[in-house]
Amino acid sequence: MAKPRSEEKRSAIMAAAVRVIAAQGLGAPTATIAQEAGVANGSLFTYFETKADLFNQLYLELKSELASVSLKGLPVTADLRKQMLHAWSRSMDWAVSNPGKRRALAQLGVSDEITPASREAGHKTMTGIAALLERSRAKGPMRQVPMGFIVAIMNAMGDATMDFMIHDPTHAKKHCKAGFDALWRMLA
Amino acid sequence: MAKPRSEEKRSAIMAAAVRVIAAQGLGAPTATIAQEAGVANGSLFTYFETKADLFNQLYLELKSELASVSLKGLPVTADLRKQMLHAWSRSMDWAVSNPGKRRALAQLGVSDEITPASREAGHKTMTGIAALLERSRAKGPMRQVPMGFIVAIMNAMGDATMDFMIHDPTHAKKHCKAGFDALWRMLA
DNA sequence: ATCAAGAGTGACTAGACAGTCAATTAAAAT
DNA sequence: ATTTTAATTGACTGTCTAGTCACTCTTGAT
Repeated sequence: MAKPRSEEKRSAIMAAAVRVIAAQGLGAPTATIAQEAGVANGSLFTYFETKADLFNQLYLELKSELASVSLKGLPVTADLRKQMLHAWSRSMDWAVSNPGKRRALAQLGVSDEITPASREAGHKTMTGIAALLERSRAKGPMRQVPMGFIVAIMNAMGDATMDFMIHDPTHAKKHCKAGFDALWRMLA
Repeated sequence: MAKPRSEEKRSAIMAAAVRVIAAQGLGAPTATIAQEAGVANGSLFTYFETKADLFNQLYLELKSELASVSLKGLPVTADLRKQMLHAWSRSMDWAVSNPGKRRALAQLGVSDEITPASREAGHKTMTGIAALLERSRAKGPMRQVPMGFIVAIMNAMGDATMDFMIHDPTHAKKHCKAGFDALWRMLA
């Protein structure tokens, strides 16, 4: 009964936000994001109530994209280590081929604009990987350590590995494997 | 030949900045920091040229405090693992007993206000620990991996461990040890 | 065709905030 | 004691930006 919102515009704003945040950080003006998306600055606020709202939605979208990409094509019949390696490599590939998204996600992850609810929701998108991780450590030396701690360490190692792969792309493959081997040595 | 600057005031501003940044993030107004330090807001700018200058100096001060604390009382005659464990534990203790400084340092570390020069200088304060790390990995499975990557991973694991210790202080000791054991398994 | 509802626009507003400056005060030098 | 130099102060300014609003334009329904 009225003009519907355009999914295209919404995602144009999201994509623009990724580019602008990657380049200028979270302090970037909403007007810049709107311009980059090719919409009037007022329009941004029909799709997102506030700047923080945009940030929270973007955080969730990137997080779940990363999570789903990691599990795509998982070799479910292979042994555990192969499955973990698959998920790990997929994450790293995503980071390397989407450096802007990776940068934006890293910034959003440490921002205090992101609500606890969003973090919680972001966590939920990772349950598939968490399950894999849980099985991996079940019989290893970290079997007594709280799962949250292990997730945090894996994320931290993933972050460090991504940074290094992006910073030194020539040996990206090597770094990816080195990061995974280190992780596996730690928990299995 | 004139009224000299007061070291007291300088450090009052630094300490105030730590508290305010921990509570409000890097977006906190300079006026709030000045007020918290008990000086006029104009005075902040006789001690620090710009807000970014304050941030950079604070980053360096915290980083070097952490580095020096880590090596204090290092048992230089003991075996390598004991030395690393000592440095690791010292870092973690510092983080737990100075949660504000830890929070502020974490925020500053990811800020784009921090110049490459400051990061470089911050790195230099860590050379003692880096040397320890270098010796630790020399004969282990990571002997081929670039040192920068190992430093990054250690920092990341340290960050994750600190977060977890602060978040769950009851079992802080246990988490500290679990973090170190994981690190050691990874590189030695 | 006409209408209702709401998307789209961009100039505008209200508030915030880093950094300045004229006046004042305090220390050091002679 | 006097002078000189710079610290100290807080009101002030210039700028920036999130969010609003009056108006126009589209769309779908009747």
